[in-house]
Amino acid sequence: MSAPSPADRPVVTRIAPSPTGMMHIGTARAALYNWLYARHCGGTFLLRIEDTDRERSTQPAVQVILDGLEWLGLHPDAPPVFQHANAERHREVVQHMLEIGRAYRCYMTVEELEVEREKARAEGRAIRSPWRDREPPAGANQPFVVRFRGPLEGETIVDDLIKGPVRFMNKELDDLVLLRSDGAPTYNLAVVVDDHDMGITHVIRGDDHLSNAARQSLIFEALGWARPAFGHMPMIHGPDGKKLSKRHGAQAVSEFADMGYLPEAMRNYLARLGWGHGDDEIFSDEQAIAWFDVADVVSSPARLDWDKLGFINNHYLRQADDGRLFDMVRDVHAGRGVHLHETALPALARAVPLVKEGAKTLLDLADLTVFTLKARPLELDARTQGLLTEETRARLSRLRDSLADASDWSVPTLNALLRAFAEGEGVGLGKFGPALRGVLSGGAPAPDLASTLCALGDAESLGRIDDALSQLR
RNA sequence: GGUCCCUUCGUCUAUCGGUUAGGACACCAGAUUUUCAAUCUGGGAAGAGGGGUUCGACUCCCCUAGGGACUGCCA
Repeated sequence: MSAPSPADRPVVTRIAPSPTGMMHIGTARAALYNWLYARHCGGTFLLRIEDTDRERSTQPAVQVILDGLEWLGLHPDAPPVFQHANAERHREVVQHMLEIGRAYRCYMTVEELEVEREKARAEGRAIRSPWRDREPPAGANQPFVVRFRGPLEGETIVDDLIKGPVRFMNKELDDLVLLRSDGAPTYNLAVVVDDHDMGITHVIRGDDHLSNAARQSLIFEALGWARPAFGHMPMIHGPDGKKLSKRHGAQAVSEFADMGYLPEAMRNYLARLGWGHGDDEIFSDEQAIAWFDVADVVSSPARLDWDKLGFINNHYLRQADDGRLFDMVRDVHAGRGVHLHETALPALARAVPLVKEGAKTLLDLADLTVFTLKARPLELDARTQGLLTEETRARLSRLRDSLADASDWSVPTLNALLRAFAEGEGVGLGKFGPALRGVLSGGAPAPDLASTLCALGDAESLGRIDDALSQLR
């Protein structure tokens, strides 16, 4: 390895997702780690869309990735590179490899390949094409693929930043296809050429690519190009330790967004999942950037823990700007088909900061604020109806009068008023609190009484009490 | 089948040859209490198994077991 080391150049990282129609949470974590590392080193973070498989790559599928990164707040430092656009360059490189003898045309038919594959597997060796050492068929223009002429001896060591040195026997690595029979470049070739052309210094990706790193290393060497540094991070598993899939609740970035998780919470959680800085659990982007190093990434797979994600999300929900939260919760309600009365919106806005401590997601936040959006007269649930005895109704009526006289409609004042009222009645809050709660919320979840009253506002609160008292008369 | 990766409380992790193996989430108990939460206090909980190396191993080596990835004219 005489080529100059990429380690001497400014850091350039990238993520290279293929547009499949969804952005896997593992891709999101790879993006985060690449982003963190680039930022940490003062380097550049790039995005390359691996769309060499023309059948699967569609514009909407590309958009999903762009949207996912946008939502996560991980912005590439340059417009995305579309791999397919480099196809001509890829073919040129293959042509060059053909000329220097590091590639050859293989005329095996799919059937022959099938047979050879079976044989190789049975013998426990890598697949080889007979065309590796054979002259092309005379004057024929049969279809062919171009294969890499890999070394039969020696070993390839991938000095992985995360896994440490990993050695592969070259004879175990097969002669992979570089160019398909239709002339289209394949993934392993395109990756090498593009990573080289883009000046990528650090390839940080899922460890499902670890063995590809060996194959790609061979191509880098054949071309006389310096290899980037590799860091293969373990994959994210479901809570049961199996590969994360739909049945675990979610696997796409968009699903986490729909479930009401905040992007900053996802960043914190994903960073902590498989990487750590001492005992720090909650940290800002700035801290993560300052502390992050690929070499510190844990080498064993991690399981997604919904409870911890919820805990982290709750933390960021508490910190989030209430105006921003209001907008997002309003959208959740709208998405659920809840009618948003103009007049109820201020109540919703007031309720958000009062209940967000108890919410793990925006969906929870919506559940906890739906009481503000109910239209008068509220339909009372059975439990509340049962609580409204003669005695309690009389008491609520007296409470209503004293509420109407409240000096101001704030949580502290209302709290004091409620306590004073209870004392004046010679009973505990438990004697009428649940009933009042039911009357105000209609049985929906609501925060403590003073907060509920405050959120609803004086007119709405008194109105709901009046409704209930007259309704049951 | 072959090659490669992984293995500390239920979960995420700290430890980088010498610690009562620490923290967080979750869990349990108690406090609080106007629902659900939140909050406060306390508690239980771990080095997969077996061999080595060493004065001394969770830390280093080997074997076994279990989990995972790759083995495509997919990426």
